[in-house]
Amino acid sequence: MTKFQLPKNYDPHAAEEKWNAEWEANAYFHADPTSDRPKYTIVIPPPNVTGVLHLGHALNNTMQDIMVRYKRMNGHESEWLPGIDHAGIATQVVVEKQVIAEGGTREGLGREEFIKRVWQWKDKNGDRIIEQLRLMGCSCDWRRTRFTLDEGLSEAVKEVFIRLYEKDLIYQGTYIVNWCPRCLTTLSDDELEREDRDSSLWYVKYPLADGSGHLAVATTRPETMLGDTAVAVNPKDDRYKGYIGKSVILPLMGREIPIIGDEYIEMEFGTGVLKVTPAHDVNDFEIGRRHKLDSVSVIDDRGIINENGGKYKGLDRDQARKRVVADLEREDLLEKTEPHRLGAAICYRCSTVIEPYLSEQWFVKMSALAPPAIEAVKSGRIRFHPRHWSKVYLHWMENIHDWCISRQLWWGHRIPVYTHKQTGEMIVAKTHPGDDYVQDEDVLDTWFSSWLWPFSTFGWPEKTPELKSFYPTDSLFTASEIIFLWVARMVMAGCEFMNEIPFSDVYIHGTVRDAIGRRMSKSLGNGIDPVDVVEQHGADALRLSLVLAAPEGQDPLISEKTFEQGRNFANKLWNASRLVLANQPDEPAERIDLKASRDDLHLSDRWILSRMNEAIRDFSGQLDDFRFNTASKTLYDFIWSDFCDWYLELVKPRFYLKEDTQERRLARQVSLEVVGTIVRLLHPMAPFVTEELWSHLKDRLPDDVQTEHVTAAVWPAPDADWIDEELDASMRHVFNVIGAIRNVRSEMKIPAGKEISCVIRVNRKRLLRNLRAYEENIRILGKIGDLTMDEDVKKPVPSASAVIRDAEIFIPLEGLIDLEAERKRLQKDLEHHTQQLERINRKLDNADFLNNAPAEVVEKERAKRENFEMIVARLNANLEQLVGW
RNA sequence: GGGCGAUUAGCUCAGUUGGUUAGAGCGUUCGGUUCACAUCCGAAAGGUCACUGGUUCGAGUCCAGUAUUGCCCA
Repeated sequence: MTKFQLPKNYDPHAAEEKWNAEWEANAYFHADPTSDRPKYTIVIPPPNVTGVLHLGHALNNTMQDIMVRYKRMNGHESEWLPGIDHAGIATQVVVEKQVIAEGGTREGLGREEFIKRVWQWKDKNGDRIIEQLRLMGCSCDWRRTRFTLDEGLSEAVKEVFIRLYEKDLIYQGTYIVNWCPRCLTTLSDDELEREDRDSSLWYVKYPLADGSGHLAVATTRPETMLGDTAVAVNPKDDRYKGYIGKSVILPLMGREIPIIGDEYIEMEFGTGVLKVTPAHDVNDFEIGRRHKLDSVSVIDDRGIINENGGKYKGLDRDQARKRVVADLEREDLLEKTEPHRLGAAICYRCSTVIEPYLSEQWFVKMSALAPPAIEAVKSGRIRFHPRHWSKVYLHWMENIHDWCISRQLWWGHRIPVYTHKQTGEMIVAKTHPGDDYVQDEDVLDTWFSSWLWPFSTFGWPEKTPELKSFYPTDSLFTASEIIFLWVARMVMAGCEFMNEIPFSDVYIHGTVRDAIGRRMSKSLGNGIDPVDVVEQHGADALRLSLVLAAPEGQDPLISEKTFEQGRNFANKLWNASRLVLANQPDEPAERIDLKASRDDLHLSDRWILSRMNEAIRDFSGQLDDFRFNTASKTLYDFIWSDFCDWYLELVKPRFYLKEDTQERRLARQVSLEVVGTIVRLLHPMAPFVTEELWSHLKDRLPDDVQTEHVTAAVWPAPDADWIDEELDASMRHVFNVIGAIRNVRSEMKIPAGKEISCVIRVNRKRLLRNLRAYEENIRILGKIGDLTMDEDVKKPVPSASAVIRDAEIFIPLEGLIDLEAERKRLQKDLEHHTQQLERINRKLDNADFLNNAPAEVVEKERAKRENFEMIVARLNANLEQLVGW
């Protein structure tokens, strides 16, 4: 035993603080662009500056950190660039609320003053989420942290705007946009939330202009009828196709509007007749364009009916709806009202119902940017993981719409377009051209800066060493929600401005949900704060739990309980390491060359080295394939089952040997080296506990492995020489014998502490040899006093028995045996094996199987049959003997 | 309406080129306090792999359809 002992319990908090500080002091995470090592680069999906860390971030960043740490240990110059985005609307709303709480208004402060306030807010609160990432153990290059409104990134935004404008890929136009009448801005699609609401479907009669009756129109928004400029039917619809070309009188307004035919109309919905309001519905706008209809806006930017709404002017949308419906009813123009559920789009900031609003905005023409981005994925230069997401990406790309990039906000990159006050001449420039010009009031969509993130963060448009070295980046980790908003656009930007794809692998993880599958949200109050988890269980527990719980390609369901698995796993590692360290000599021992001493090694040593090298090989390969969940389970099983449950239990007796024999020295060294490898393998997933353990291990490890910190350690290379599948199979066989003994003990209700005798009849010489080699372990693990093992031994009577492949186990139970229980147990085992045997017989009796199946498969079945036949025969024999007692 | 997924033990999920006695974690039941860990150890129960048909010597795995369910787009 060594003089020092590890603390009884691992203290995550002390370790986390200590190691974060040491990593920082050593600048391990600051990548050197001039290094000649191969590069591995990730740019973080920048979280919102208003955000606080949630489990989605925790999952996302855990995966990135696993990959970055793995690559760093594996010889790569690894750059993980962190940062945040300015989140135009979200941030503006936060600060605006503050201003209002103080009794002021945004307008009262004025643009310049307000923006100052936002910067103050940002300086005070803006790095909160970055600090939280540190708490999680993320190995970001903190010195390169960027913000989308940094000077450099703003320069990039202007550069891009100008380039696109000059290529005629940016234009101004009047279209329907998502408009929040409370925030008074357009919203991008991701800033909308969907909410199912109970509403109605109103059936309104539109009288035909020739007085020959009416057409009934079903609508969910009767108030917009004030702006109708047509009604439309499907030309394939026999009920209505004769009406096309006629006209109706718009109720309440008295305007004559045409009946048009358009294939877009769903014949099954409502009456099959659609009212067309081009100024207040996207689809109607498209129909309007196709048929050259007028657009009549009747609702203004604040959601109030304007002068085009006649007597309804001044009412807000809801009041107008009530009045319109009441008036229709009074004029007997309302045929009926049906209850109807609809998915309303609401503003994610203030929950106001979005108004599709016709206004003049700036757009990016996407048709020219998409083709290279499509090709990049089709050709396989960019790969999605899991793969099927590439279909989603391509589908969107191939049906791409132009991108509305202007926002009626103050916080953001102001559009670099200047209009001459007198002449109206419009120029686009990086700097203000002078007093004769006024700058466009609007700012750009936040995504207009984040789509440049993979290169703007490294200094583009300057030709910096970082840009040269770290672009293109390697992998991108994100959730499926922003494949369109961000991933697709980054690919387009990379192709357009860098002439090179921004990354080669896109990993899409699921969305964290609660235990019953609901999204975690503030309003539901079902969220779990990762910072709480770190405080409760430690950062490693958070990370391990998430990666163990997150299935590949599906949404993880997470509850408080989930985090126990990671905590327990970290604890298991800690204690296994404690055991091994506690059994090292006081001074680091002279290292034995294990390969040269192969013959001195126990089978269990060779077995754990075999399993370890398989684990290294599998785990590394799984990380290379972005299979984090599988990888985490590979290590979990290797550490918990193979190493702790079996190897350490088998090796304990050698730890406790009094003499300093080769046997004991090898036990100490092999277990130590396995722990040294485990700690390195697990480090990317659990950086803190492994760093803590490493500090106790490192001086005892082989010279070529020693480093000050495991963060900078060398990734273990699998050594195929140790991998021995045959040995693995024989060890499993030994484990099966032990398992059978334990089973009998438990089933026969033999008290756990009671020592028993055991007789094992073994059919194969090799198994017998292995069992003899582990006689002592079998004794200990099976609590056996008197143990007899041989090829020809007599069954002691009376005894409980178990039959397994190539061996029969007898446990004499004079006076203790419960005959009925034993009979039932054997009977059950017999039934199971008989069934299997029948199945195999059916196969082997089938001539087609024998003729068509590969010889080795047939051979395997034959061997199985032999085995099962033997087991069945012996179970029968043992059952018969029971009768005699 | 279109697209993309999912459906395997009470729950959450593995099962990667078709041949394993279909696995794990959690939960449940039973038994365990000296010598790493009760955040633990040992044992057990629990599955006609959603359904129907097809391909095949052989299907949880491939194909078609049905049902249920989720997400995205319209």
